Amino acid sequence: MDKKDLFGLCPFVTSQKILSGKWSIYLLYLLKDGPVRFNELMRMMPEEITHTTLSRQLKSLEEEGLIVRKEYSQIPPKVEYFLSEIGNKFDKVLLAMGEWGEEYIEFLKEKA
Amino acid sequence: MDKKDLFGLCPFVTSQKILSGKWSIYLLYLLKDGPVRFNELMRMMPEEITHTTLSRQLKSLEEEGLIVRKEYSQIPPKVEYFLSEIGNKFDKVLLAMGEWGEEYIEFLKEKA
DNA sequence: CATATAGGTATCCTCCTTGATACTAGGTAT
DNA sequence: ATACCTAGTATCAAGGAGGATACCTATATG
Repeated sequence: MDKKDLFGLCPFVTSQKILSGKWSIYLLYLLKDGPVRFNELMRMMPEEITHTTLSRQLKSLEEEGLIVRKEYSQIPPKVEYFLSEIGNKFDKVLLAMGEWGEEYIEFLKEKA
Repeated sequence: MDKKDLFGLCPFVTSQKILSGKWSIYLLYLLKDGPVRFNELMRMMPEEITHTTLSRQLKSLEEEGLIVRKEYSQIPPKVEYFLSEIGNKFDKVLLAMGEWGEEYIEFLKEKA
């Protein structure tokens, strides 16, 4: 029996692929409290990131159905990003991940 | 004020980096029920993966402190991998991620 | 006229991860 | 004598993600 690509079949393989982008988790975290504009996201990013990269990351999260892009027809442009329904449900993972991350940071300090 | 690398400071940035390997999440999932040998892991992987790649993934998880490598001095060699204490605490994230992953798979089916 | 604004795309380059292959150890089975 | 077993490492090639830069829109402002 051949081994198959389990994307869309195994929840862990599927999650792994969704989260593979360098900023996916942090973007979901930034969007969890409501709509944010493109340049606001830029300023909220923890490290330097080009708008090219941010644009690509947002586009792929949108294509995967986790976030929604809403464009206002005005000059200068205004675009808001916010979580979709399935994106919103990711909050439990974020919560657990935030708690684990803090414990891991403690672990790193003790090790040092 | 310059933006900095928040690894070791922000729980989400830190988690993202830990989980960046292509198989990290699935490996933590496979190891959650106890020690597993190298070749057993090979056979449990959902897709084809070379032993070179598996070896590297395990090594980096070990260096990050999430798993422990135990080598038995015997011929042929026997090596077991299992979760460290901080690796074990990741189970809550896995649980939430598993549930979300299943909902996301449902979402994909409805969309199709 | 030049410039700033917000939110992008197009293109190229580079680096990192992964994959493929060959090689290793020492003992046991055929 | 040869092959097989486990659990790797060393080396090289390929692919993809990310970064840098230039360019685009249409309007308002100096």
